[in-house]
Amino acid sequence: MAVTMNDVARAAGVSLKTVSNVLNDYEFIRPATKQRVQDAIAELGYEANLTARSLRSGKSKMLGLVLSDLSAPYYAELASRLMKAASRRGYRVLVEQSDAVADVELNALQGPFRQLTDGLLFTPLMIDADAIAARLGRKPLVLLGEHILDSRFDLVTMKNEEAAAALTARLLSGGRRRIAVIGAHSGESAGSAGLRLNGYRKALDQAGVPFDPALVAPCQWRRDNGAAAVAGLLEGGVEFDAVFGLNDALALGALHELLIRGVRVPREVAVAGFDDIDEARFASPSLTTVAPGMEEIAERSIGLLVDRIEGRETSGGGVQVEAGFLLQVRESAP
Amino acid sequence: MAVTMNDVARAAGVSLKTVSNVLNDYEFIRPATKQRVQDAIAELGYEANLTARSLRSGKSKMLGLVLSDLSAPYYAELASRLMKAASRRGYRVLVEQSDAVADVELNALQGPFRQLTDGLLFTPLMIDADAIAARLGRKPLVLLGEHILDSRFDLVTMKNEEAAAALTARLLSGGRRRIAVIGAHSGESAGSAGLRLNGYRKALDQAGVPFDPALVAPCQWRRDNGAAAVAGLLEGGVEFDAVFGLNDALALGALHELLIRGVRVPREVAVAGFDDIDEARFASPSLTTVAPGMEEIAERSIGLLVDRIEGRETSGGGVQVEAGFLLQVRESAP
DNA sequence: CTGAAAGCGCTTACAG
DNA sequence: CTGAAAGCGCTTACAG
Repeated sequence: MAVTMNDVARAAGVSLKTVSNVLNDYEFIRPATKQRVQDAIAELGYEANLTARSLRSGKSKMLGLVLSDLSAPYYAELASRLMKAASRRGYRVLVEQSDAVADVELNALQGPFRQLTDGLLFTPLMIDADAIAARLGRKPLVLLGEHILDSRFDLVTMKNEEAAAALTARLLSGGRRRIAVIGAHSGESAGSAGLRLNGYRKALDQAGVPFDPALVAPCQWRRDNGAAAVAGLLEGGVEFDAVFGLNDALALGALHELLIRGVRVPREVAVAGFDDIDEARFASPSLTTVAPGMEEIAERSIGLLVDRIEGRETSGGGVQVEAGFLLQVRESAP
Repeated sequence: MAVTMNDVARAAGVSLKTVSNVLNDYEFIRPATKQRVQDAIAELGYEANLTARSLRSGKSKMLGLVLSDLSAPYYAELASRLMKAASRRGYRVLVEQSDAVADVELNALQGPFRQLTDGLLFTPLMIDADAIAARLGRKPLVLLGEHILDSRFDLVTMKNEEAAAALTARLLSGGRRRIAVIGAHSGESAGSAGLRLNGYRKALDQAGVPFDPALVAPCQWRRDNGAAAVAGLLEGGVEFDAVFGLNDALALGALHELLIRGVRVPREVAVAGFDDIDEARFASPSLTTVAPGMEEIAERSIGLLVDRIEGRETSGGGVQVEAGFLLQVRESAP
């Protein structure tokens, strides 16, 4: 049905191998031969069968990306950039949504998803380092955005703790003393939530402000969780003069709930988030947040993964990359 | 290296074909044989090589999704739902971002991307029906979200025109007479922008309100475009008492710009959008918009595409599905 | 109900 | 610089 390499070889009067050589940019081909093959390819409209190539070569030119939910704005923006960075290097990205379910994360590490891809970009939420190590296999794996302190793994992350501390310090220096934190994850074995909470506590310590567990609201990381958390604090009679949402979606949900209830932001309560998603700039009031170097994260993680796959990065232990961050001070916490 | 079907066959003392039969749920296998094969599979930890299966069967169990930009919130939410709907049916989704570039759209229809997938979900932005028809091929194609009036294609869309008219009518009945429209696309050959603009004009006609081209701002569909469009109108001295963003991102950008400039919403200017992305609910003021039945669109489009692939849908012409819509009236345009 | 053989379309040693 | 052959791991007719 479709045109095959055999058809091209016949049309060009050469063998299969020669066609293959031309397709794979083998150096030593006589120019005239190469031209004949290229003409035949153009004339017949030949396109390489990628599945056959994969089967034989063992490389699919696809990368796997495991994250909890593509509709979360941070992941949507990150995935978009990762796909572009991969595309520049000749790779496609296949996305798997884990919904923060441990079994899905485990299966992504060793099941068909792994098999289809040459390497994995993985955001572990529910499983720990040992679970990952037990399923490493021989294909490259780069951990993303989380901070598993384990030199066995390649890791591209952000300065979760320092950035959260810097943001908290900023709130403190603005005179806030009772800073509610929403989005803590007590059940999470490896994640940004814990690190960001650490940063918050360190900044409090530094300023000599006592830590009050009543100000910590555990919840998931969506807008509605943020709104509900703030509602819970207000209805529980907890007093606070600032809210630190551990990501922007939470902070934006919190902001919404505060405004609905007539709480003035930032006059009565300041609000800050983490991620600097595009939405943060356009909120009203615009959201103070941490810009975690998303482009750098995308570029470095794809670069590292592809370098591993193609053998340019061969260090034995894990390569650890930490992207820089920037405080984006806006209206919600000036 | 990896365990193959041959290893399983040997371990179970049967032929390759028998293992294949078990894997593919062939009915007529002696229970004892089946059990022996399953035991061998479990013992050896065998996993089918999907690439080999694809090469031989011609099916990859992957669907292609072509859209302009995964970081746009509407597409992010839609893609997430599409992937879940596909997953329920045993398919994965491979995403291609076109960035609204015609060449990318054309290549997605016939290049390697098409080859890797069993069927395509396609949002044409820059190319027209004839360009698509010329590249149809034999694999199923379902057009998504756009309204190419051509009975050759399967199409899952929304009531763009009616919904835009209903929203405009609502603004008119609230006493608004100078409704700015932002996000018109004059260069787009097939798209929602034109239909939504039509709906707007029909509602104006219906109400006997004259159409003023000065109120129409052409721009792309991101938040920053919405903000810039409103800034342009205000600085151009165009008077208006409402803004209809042709999607939510635009409307939210416009809302932001209005508030920055001290324009009261909705008192002085009402704002409405289209899409009902999650963000719309949490904006301040919350955004009045059209909910275009996203879950229905995701479910029906994946269902139709998979039915075509698996031969359950065999109608010659295109199947046309139009999802229902709902007006979400919120604070920005009560 | 099960087996032996062919073949999907490539790449990869191996020769020459 | 190029060719002939083998084989990646499956599924698919074809027999029996």
